[in-house]
Amino acid sequence: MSDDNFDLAQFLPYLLNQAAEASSLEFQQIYKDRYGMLRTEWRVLFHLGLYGRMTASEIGARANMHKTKISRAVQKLTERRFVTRARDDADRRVEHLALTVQGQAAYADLHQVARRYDGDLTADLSSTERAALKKMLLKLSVKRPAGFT
Amino acid sequence: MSDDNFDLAQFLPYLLNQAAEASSLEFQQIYKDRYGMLRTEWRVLFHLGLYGRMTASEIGARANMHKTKISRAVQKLTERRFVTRARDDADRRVEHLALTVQGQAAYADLHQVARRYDGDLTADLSSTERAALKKMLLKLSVKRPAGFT
DNA sequence: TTGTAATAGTTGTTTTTGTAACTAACAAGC
DNA sequence: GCTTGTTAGTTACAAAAACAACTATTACAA
Repeated sequence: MSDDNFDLAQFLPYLLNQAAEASSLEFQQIYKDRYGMLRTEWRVLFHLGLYGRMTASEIGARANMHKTKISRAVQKLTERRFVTRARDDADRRVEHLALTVQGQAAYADLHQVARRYDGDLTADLSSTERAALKKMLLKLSVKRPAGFT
Repeated sequence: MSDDNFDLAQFLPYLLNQAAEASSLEFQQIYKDRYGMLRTEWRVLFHLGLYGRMTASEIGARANMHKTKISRAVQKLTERRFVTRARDDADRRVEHLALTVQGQAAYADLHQVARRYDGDLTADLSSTERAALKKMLLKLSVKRPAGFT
């Protein structure tokens, strides 16, 4: 039935999904086991850990996450005392989010895990390959193939 | 708050997820618009289109999809007359799945789209880069970083 | 001002997924 | 034959995601 050289394992979106899923699996297990976190929650935690105080919208813009996802993630994180919310005085619609001490500890822990994990994943790549891979992925994260119909 | 060279945009699982999501978006829109398909359904369709008659388990093994996902996808696809099921005579637990004429038409259509789409996505890569990228992704799709705790 | 639109974030409802329990068929040992 | 275990696939229920509608606040223009 296969008539030409096309293969699912050559189709970039499929490949990317497979690789993303496989490579996230164990790390996901870790933050779930240790802190009962969901993917969205882990992401918010890391954004705050890496970039400091941010608003929900800013996180959403950076992470390409819908605001409802973030809203619920923040809710969980505040319940668990990982994150604090503070209303902006000038514009009372916006909330500034920041990690608590507990949140920072969790972040520091997972941060370390992530570093090691990433190292493991790319262990058999040369540093040139590694850089090239990440550069290409970064490009693909932004790019939308123009005017496709 | 960021203390070293680690960045989310350098963390492979995150990067892969972002790239996978971004690169799937438009294609997803197409199979959804044209055939009302979900990701799982599209995958099953492609497996049958590419590799011919298969059982649900075989698809699951190849695509790394849980059997319930496949079961539901197959149900939808048979309702829409894209797929037929045939019990195996020797082992009546097993069902052989195959595309109907309609299913083949849909597959042929989406197959073409996928080819063009993939080409567009990788348009600004040299063929060497493209091959390297896909090779690395394929590796990552299989690999589980050994014994991580 | 005041009316309209825009923005930040939340809540409610529907889809989709994940997980576990289930049925049916086969296999292998006794 | 019967038990016990395994495999193929389905179904039921719980968790998570997607989507739309909502509140509250600000912006801005007539």
